[in-house]
Amino acid sequence: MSTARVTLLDLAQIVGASPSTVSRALRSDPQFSLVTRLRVLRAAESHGYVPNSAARSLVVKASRTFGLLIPDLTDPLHGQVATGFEHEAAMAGYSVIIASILEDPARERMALQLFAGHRADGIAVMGSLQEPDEVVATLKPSPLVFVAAEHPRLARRHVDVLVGAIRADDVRGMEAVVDHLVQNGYRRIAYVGGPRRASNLVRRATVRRALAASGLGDGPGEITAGVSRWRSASALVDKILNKRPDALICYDDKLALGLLDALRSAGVNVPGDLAVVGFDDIVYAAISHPRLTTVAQPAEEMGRRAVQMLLGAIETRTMPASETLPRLVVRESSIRS
Amino acid sequence: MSTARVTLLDLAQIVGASPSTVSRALRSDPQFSLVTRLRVLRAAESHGYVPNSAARSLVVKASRTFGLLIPDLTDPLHGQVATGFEHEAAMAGYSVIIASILEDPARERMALQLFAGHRADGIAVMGSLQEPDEVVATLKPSPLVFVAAEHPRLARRHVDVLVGAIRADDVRGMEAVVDHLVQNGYRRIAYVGGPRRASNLVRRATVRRALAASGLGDGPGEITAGVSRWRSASALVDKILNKRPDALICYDDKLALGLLDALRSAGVNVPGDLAVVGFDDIVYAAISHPRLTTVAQPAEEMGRRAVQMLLGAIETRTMPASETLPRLVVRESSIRS
DNA sequence: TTGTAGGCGTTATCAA
DNA sequence: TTGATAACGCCTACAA
Repeated sequence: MSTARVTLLDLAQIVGASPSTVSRALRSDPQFSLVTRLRVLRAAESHGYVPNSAARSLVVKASRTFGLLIPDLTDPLHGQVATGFEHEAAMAGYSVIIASILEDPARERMALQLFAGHRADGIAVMGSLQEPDEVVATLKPSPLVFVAAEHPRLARRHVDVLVGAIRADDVRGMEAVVDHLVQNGYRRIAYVGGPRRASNLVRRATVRRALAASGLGDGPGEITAGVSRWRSASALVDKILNKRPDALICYDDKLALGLLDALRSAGVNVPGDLAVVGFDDIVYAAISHPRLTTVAQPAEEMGRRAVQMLLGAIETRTMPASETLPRLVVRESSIRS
Repeated sequence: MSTARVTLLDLAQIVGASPSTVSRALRSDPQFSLVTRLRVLRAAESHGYVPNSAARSLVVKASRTFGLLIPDLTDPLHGQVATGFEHEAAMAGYSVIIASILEDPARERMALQLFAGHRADGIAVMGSLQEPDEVVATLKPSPLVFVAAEHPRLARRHVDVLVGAIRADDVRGMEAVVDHLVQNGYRRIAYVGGPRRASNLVRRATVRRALAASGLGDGPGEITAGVSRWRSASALVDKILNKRPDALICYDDKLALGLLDALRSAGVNVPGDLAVVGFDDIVYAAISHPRLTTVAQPAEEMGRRAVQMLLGAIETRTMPASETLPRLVVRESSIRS
């Protein structure tokens, strides 16, 4: 900016060689002139030469960049996915452009547009607010993987050879939760719902179905929190207590932890008066008071897998399949003492 | 990739115009031919044309990209900074390349190298493991801001007109904590330290000084956790109890929350037997049991400020100054009932 | 109002 | 082992 960076041409003039020589020497092509190579490397070093990746990507037709679309970096689960993704990408020499979109479809569209503009070599999408087909359409020729994607559309078919999905299998996770609660004698089980994401729909439907299968379909039913943030939890407590449930299955841990706090304020004893179960197993679930029963998602692992799948797709022009398994973690919040 | 994307030239041939016409029409230059503009826009739309930002940045000498270096995306504080940063950047039409480095200096160096390669128009660095001068050197001509930077080097002088810092003023934060505890009758106050970052050194030194100033210098002294993660908290409890403190000032909230859990396991009552104070005011501090007294850092605000400072520096070629103020938040964990 | 031409920094092809 | 030269996709004078 202030002082423009040194270019390949500058460097060539400095060492008195042609640009192509310098370019090759820098990437230690085949066994090159061992003597000029050292001269070049030393000059590059001392002048702080760093190749312009825009120029490079223009000619090699690859940006060595991945895009990561994620709902909310403030959320520890998403942070873990991002961490896994970023680390695995860095190891392979890729940069990652990140975009967090919260609940805003306009921001999502903008972000995908930016990814396309940067010609990202691969893109991972988590918690999209659009239909998968739309996402695929705007990112067309790039490998794409949906992370923690419960969208029914994706479950059914592979849209394209270069479109993959890491599914969390929320269905089995939620079935395990209901099973656990029923086994432990809970009968009036309510689902406290989250945002308008596909995952919320799947989890809610699964709870409903599992409850019905256990002959508990006439319970307190569902309560809608709308969001999963702890902020609004206290407003929910009255609504919840009115229904007189003996167990709460929450959309996710953030919601559950917020409720734990709000219930304590309201003088409700967990798990004595009411069991509470979350979903995701974020780090705070293990150290809350009471510690939270939940379904673990291997979040960092999912981030890493996403990168591996993208790399695989770039390499082989075919997207590998993937499936991760949820795991029930039973802690204090759902065990009657 | 598979099918190469439509280029400006393609589009020009499609609509039967020259590339420059299309280019200008797309950016709705001045009042252009209203008729061809529409034709162009429609064609771009239907063919999914997205300008190649590598090519663009090559000619305009600006990447419309920021780099964000952050220690750990899993950490809610860092996640908040990243969120603020990313949102503000997106609003200004900038992409952000993110890198999380954990405790690995090699990763940090690589990340900075990548930023330089992408010719990021600005870079924000949080929790660097290197000396500020090194960082400045490798990022030379780009505006740079250190976030939550307590490094003494930075406090003293402005390294460069394009290098800025958002300081957290940990000193005043910690002084407020000590003051609060002393006012509330605590006498045996210990500091539980975190990782080898500058911020830990500053916080520890401040506590020590403030304690001495209150005539409490002969207290239980310091305990080193080494890291701030809750994982290792239980191993600390014995070490802590041996010193018989009546209050614990922790390096940060993660450490404090981990200790809360570990102390509960050990049968220690907080705040009855022992007060615990954190630092940062991450979201879980407000809903823990007991709720945690801590020092609030305006994390998202800091992320946003970083972007604003970078934009300012790009605009005016001078880095604006910034300072944010910590704020003590008193909750249950430090109030004897 | 529109078109032509040159160049941004790099890599790759083809000669020397 | 090295050096010209031609792209890559876009923007921007300058010309028409």
